Amino acid sequence: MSRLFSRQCEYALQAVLYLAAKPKGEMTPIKELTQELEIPYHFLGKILQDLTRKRLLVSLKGPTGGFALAKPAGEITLFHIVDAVDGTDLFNECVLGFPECGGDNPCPVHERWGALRDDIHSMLVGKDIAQLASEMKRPEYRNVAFLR
Amino acid sequence: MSRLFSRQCEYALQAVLYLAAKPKGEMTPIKELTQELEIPYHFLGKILQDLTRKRLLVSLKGPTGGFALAKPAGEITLFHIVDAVDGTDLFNECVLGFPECGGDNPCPVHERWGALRDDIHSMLVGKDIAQLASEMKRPEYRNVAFLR
DNA sequence: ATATATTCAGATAAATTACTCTGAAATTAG
DNA sequence: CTAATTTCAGAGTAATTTATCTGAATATAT
Repeated sequence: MSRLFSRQCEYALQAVLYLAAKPKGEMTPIKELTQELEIPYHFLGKILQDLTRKRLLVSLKGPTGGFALAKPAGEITLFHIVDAVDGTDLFNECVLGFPECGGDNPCPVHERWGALRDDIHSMLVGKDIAQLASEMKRPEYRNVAFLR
Repeated sequence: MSRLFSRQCEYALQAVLYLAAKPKGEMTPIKELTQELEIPYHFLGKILQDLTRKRLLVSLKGPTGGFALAKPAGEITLFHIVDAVDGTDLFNECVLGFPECGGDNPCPVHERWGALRDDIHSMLVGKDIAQLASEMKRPEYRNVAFLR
């Protein structure tokens, strides 16, 4: 099955967007995230722990504990998350899997994919997650599950 | 790990392009394909059997046997192969994995990804594999493994 | 006919990804 | 201080994807 990002990465992106929509500094427990986003509890736990180890999130134990962004949402892009979880193979490897594909030895879609790959990259870095989250708060986005 | 196509799909695309570069009607055995493309023998066997069952290829047993395209290369696109192997989830599902994402309930990159997804589709249907294969035969592509 | 070369079918194994369980450690509220 | 709530760590399970093995069936050439 084709998918751009691993499931783990999708969950990470969703969770980080959720955190970005929260008032700055507020801690959000896993339980809230998994309920609103319908992500398996312990699986999300592992993912957030990983992001914390990589300094993208901060965590606090105990009641009132939870997770929060380690930096202002204005300084984080989706690409930071993708990079941390899935890595950047998508942006380096031949889309058809030809090991020898490269600038002087292109596969038949090398040029075309190069442009597209750059566009995907732009999509991931073009707006920070503060912008993305605030767009989700505008009226036409109000139906999104976790903003209800 | 992020990737556009499954490994199986990449192998299928490579093999079909290889067959498209061959004189029309000629049968190519698995052995030749796996040697030139460096794909595991039995794995490729399964993949080609599958494509044969789906009528994209024809096969013949015995010496002089092998596989060939079931239709003229001018009538086959990369998308036919992707569709057969990986399906079209990539073109239907939310790229961030939000189950509720849709036209009236968009995720923050819904529009952007929609355009990109269409571009990827265009890349896969824009040229048939006869064109793609013939481009690979031009001088600047001569280093590609299976054209040596 | 026989030997050879190939695909085909089904089982199996290995690797990766997705997900769960359990209990310890830390923090807070009362 | 104690109970409750949370993250953290490590092991374990399940599912999917990738890859291998074995032998039967089929076609060809001699």
